[in-house]
Order: sequence, then C-alpha cells, then structure tokens
Amino acid sequence: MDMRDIAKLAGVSSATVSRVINGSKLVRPQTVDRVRKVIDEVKFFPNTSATTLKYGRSGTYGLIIPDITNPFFPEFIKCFEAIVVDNDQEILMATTDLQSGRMQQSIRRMLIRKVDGVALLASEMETEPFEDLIHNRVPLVTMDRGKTADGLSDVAINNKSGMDQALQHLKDLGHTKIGYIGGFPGLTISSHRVDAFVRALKRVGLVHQPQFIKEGNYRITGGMAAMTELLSSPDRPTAALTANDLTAIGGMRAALQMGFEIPRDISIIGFDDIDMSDIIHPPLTTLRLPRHELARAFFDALEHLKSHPNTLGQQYSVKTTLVVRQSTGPARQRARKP
Amino acid sequence: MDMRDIAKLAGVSSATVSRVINGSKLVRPQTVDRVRKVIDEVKFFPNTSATTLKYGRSGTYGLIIPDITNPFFPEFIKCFEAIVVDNDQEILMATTDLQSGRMQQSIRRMLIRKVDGVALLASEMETEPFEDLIHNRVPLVTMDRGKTADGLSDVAINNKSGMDQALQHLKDLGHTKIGYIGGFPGLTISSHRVDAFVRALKRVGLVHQPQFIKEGNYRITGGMAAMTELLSSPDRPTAALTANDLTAIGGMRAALQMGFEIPRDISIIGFDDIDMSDIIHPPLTTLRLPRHELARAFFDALEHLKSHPNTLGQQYSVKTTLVVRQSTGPARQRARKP
DNA sequence: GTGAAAGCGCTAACAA
DNA sequence: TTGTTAGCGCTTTCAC
Repeated sequence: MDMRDIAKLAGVSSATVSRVINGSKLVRPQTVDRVRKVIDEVKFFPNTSATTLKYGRSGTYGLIIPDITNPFFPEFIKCFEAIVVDNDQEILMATTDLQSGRMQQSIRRMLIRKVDGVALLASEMETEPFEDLIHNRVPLVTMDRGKTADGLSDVAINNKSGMDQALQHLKDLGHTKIGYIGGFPGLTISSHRVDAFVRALKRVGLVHQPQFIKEGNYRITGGMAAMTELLSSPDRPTAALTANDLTAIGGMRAALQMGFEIPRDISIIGFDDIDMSDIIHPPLTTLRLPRHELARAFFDALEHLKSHPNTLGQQYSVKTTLVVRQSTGPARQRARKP
Repeated sequence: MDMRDIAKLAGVSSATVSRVINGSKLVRPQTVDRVRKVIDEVKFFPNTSATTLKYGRSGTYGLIIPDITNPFFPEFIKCFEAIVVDNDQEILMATTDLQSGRMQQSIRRMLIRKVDGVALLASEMETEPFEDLIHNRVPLVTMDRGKTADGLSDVAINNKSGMDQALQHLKDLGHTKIGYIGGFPGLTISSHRVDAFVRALKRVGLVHQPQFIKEGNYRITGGMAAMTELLSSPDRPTAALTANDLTAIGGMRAALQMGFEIPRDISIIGFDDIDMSDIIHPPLTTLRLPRHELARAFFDALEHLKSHPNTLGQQYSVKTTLVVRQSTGPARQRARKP
C-alpha cells in the first residue's frame, strides 16, 4: 500500500497525496477531504525510508550514554524522548558501558542509520573518536567538554553556584576537612568536576587538601572503595562531595559498614539528584542536575545545528542547585573512631 | 559518496561493490581486495535507508516498555541491546508510562519506521491496540499474556516454582498470614501474578485470605499505600509478597515509617531482583527474573517469527527463582502494634 | 490546482 | 566473474 494506491482510490495523482499528507496549501479543500477519507479508510501510513533515502535525513537523533543502569540516564532519556517524539522524530540509542571500543561502534551505528545529529553524554577517554561525525557533517552536541566548533555544540554543567552552595552549606555546619570522590579517571568531565570542586573550596574560603581527593567510577562500587580509603586513614575528612549519586550511595554504604553513622560521623553530598536519593536512608543531600532542562538544551542545540549547517556551534549551560536532605549534618569537633 | 563512487575508484561496477560489501563469493579475491582498499581509504559506509526501502525491512526491532525509570527495564534493555547490536540490528524504543494513549502512538511509530518486529513488555489495559501490528504482518512478542497466534509469540514468566519457593520459605519461617501487593489493576499481567500467588498458597498448604490482597501500581508509591492499608488493620499479615521490587521497597518504607521493623514485624518479598534490591537496607528477599534469559527469549522469538512469516507463534517461558536476603525472617507469634 | 517524471542508494535478476 | 538495469516509495520541479 503506497501513495500511488491511495492516489488511484481517490482519483488523484501520487503527487497530490504527498501534498495532502504534508499539509501543502496548494490543494483544493475538497480534494484534501477526498484523499484524507481514503487514507483513513485504508489506514495508510507513509514509508519514512523513502524520505530518508531521498533527503539523507532520517528524522532520528542519536543518543550515546555511558551506562543505562545509572538511574540518572533513564530519567534523562524519559525527558529527551518526550521532546523528540513530540517533534515527530525518533531516538537511536547506544550505550558504551564506559568501554572505549563501544564508542567507535556506536558512532558507526549512528552514521549508518543516517541520524540527523548526535547527543553525546558519554565522554570516553581523551581521544576524540567522533571526528567521523564531524567529517560526515553530522551535528554533534557534547556534555561539559566546553569546546565548540563547526557543527559542534556543548552543554556545560554549570556547577559553580551549586558547588558554592554545597561547600557553604558544609562550612556553615562547621566542616573544614572536606573530601571529594570523583568519577572515572581519564574523562574530561571527571576532571572538570574536580577542578570545580577545588576552585569552589577557595571561593568559600576553605583549604584544599589533596589527600582527601579520591577517584571513583560513577558507580556504587567506586564510591565504596574510595570512601573506605578516606575513612581508613587517621586523618580523615568529616564530609565528602561525590561525582554522582551512585558514588555517594556507595560511599554511604561503605561508611555504614565501617561502623560510622551518617551524618553524625561523616556528611555526604551527591550529584544528580536521582529519584533514589530521596528513598534511601538517610535521604541524600545532593546537587540537582535538572534532567528536563538538560534534555531541552540538548534538543535545542541539535535542532539549531541541523537547521544551520556549517555554522559554529554554541555553548549552552545548565545550572545545578543544592537539595538539602539528611545526609549532611554538623561536623563533630574531632574525628571519631567507631 | 555512494557505491557508484566506490565502483569508479576501484574500476568496477556498483554491483560488484555491493557484492563485496555483502560478502558474496562470486567475486574474484583480487577484485575483493581492490574494492576493500578503496572502501577503507575513503571510509565508506553504505546507506541503510536504500536497503530498507528496497526490502521493507529496516533491521530494527521495536521495544515498548511501560516505564524506563523502573530499574528493571534499563537492566533488561542493556541485555537486549547487546544481543540486538551483536546481530547488526537496532532498537527503536518507546515508553508508554502506563498511559493507554501512548501505546497507540508507540505502535504507530513502529509501523512508520518499518520495524521488523516488536517486543512488547507493556500490557496496557484490556483492549488490544496492537491489531495494527498483526494486520501489517509485523511479528509481535508479548510478555506473559499466554496467547499466541499467527505472527504472535509470547514469553511467559513462569513463576510457579518461584512462588512456591517464596511461600515455602515463608511457611518454614512460621508465617501463615501472608499478603500480596499487586500491580496496576486492569493489566492482564497483574492478574496473572495474583492468580499465581493464590494457586501457590494452596499448593504450599496455606489459606487464601482475600483481605490481605491489595493493588499497587508497580511503583514505590503504590507499595507504600498498599502496605499502609495492610498494616493499619488490626488483622494484619506478618509477611507480604509484591508485584515487583519497587512495590516491595515502597512497602518497606511505609512499614518503617509506621514504626514496624523488617523483618521482625513484617517480612517482605519482592519480584525482579533489580540491582537496588541488594543495596537498600535491609537487602530485599526477592524472586529473581533473569533479564538476560528474558532478553534472549524475546530476541529468539522475534528472529523466529521474522524468518518464518505467516506461521503460528510459539510460547516461550522464563523461570523465576527465590533470592533470600534479609527482608524475611521468622514470624512473630502474635502481631504486634509498635 | 493537479499531474508526470526524475532521482535518492542499493540489490538481484538477467545478460554478457 | 562482472556489468546493466529496474525498481523499492516518496517529494518536488516543471508542465499544463
């Protein structure tokens, strides 16, 4: 069943059917009605692959994320899907699981399927395997890389004010020894967040103590390992910020297992504000990264690059804000061994 | 850059290029080498939309799920994606958020994009809005509906042995008053699980007490509401099974908020065994639904229907098993008001 | 206001 | 073993 069939049934040409479906104003209203009726009767729907072939555009955006089992991403996807579908487009999703080989493969999938642009929320390693996208003039929007170029925009996570709030909050509670558990080493986004932490410490008037900075892996396991290290030393912090909520949850678990109480012995602050943060015990104080705004920024950036090809990308920005719950509390005067 | 360009560069015809790319044995090895070299040199990749147009098959499977923020689904998607991509195909995902209107829309998206089959893990309401799929001869695989037909297969969740294990476990712990918090009312999959519960009660030799059966919504909120109801009555159960882990987690939360202790005052058993089950406190005893086997069953079912069109679908089955953790314990002799 | 027709890139039947 | 070609369904320019 194609447009020619509809055309025959309606006594018009396939060109007219196409015009009706695409809402062209060049068709007489009666003709429109006639064609519409036939379309409804036989439940016709057009074959998008023909259009894709003709225009080389698929009406699909690629979405590359590191780890779909990190709850932040499903929450993001939900927002992004709503926006994309609302605009009659689709998502082609790929996950890298933080393995750099899978990034290359994902990008290839995107190219083969002729996506109209790629939202890249996974930044694997230092190499930039997405030259192929640029080279094929596929718009690309990255997260927190801070670089723009022709056909390349970026959405920065502006956590300056968020970090300030978080550290001020801890300072107000009397903390001076504050640790940081970062993300996967080697990712630019990880070092961005460490840098933001160090700069915020200074702004708030706290001393930067390098021994309190540990690496994680954006997962519960990494949070546990790092927190265990932090708390095993006699010189240990009384509070810690983390690269994301899973890391914080892992940190909380490790602290509890070592016999510490939260927030009595150690205050913990997460990052993302996933739904789970409010469900675990104690509920997690965290820097909220608003998924909806983030999804909107990515979508806007993609649409803009698509409709303005060969033009310099823009820098977008999304702000984080502190959500205070119960994993933070007053600092003990002296660290206590349980 | 298309096959004709490659053909010119290699001094052959586009047909030969096509043959090389598709691994035909009818090409002389030297010719293969020559073409391969050119392909690598210019980083050529074929345009799938042409093939999709030609064959009406896109190399894409549709995946419809109810709620991507329920952690079970990301875990499932991860497995399913791995299998699908390994077979050089793609996933077109849609979420319904348990709204029946979105099912219709999702199916339309699948049809328009010419998916080769649909894995339907969301069963909205009683109506069957997927007639359009059958009508358009798109293979369909459903979850736990127990019906097969031409081009329609089903993957049953065989929780008979799992339920038996769970109830036997509770019986051994001395429980006789056992509640059940179900899923969204009106879904066939929900009633399947209630029925399985009631039948298992009898098999294990326990009495079915209808006042202990409540409805939920597959989310934390539903589990909280139902558990609150169950525990508010003077005649309350000492243990409860739930439709999924989120429901169980909600139930645990509500019980804790009411001042009950787990498992001292109430034992709780979940369903799915999401990663979170082992992280919350206390770790959740649950019926494990193995995502990888489930994903494999869906994929096999789809592949089989695709390669055997116009043939009767099959019934597949995936077994659940009990994972005992710390949310279940001995029954108190008498119910206790905190 | 409507129709005829070319062409997007690929594949397979057929020809050589 | 390799080449030629028609055609998948849609859109849009150009004719009328």
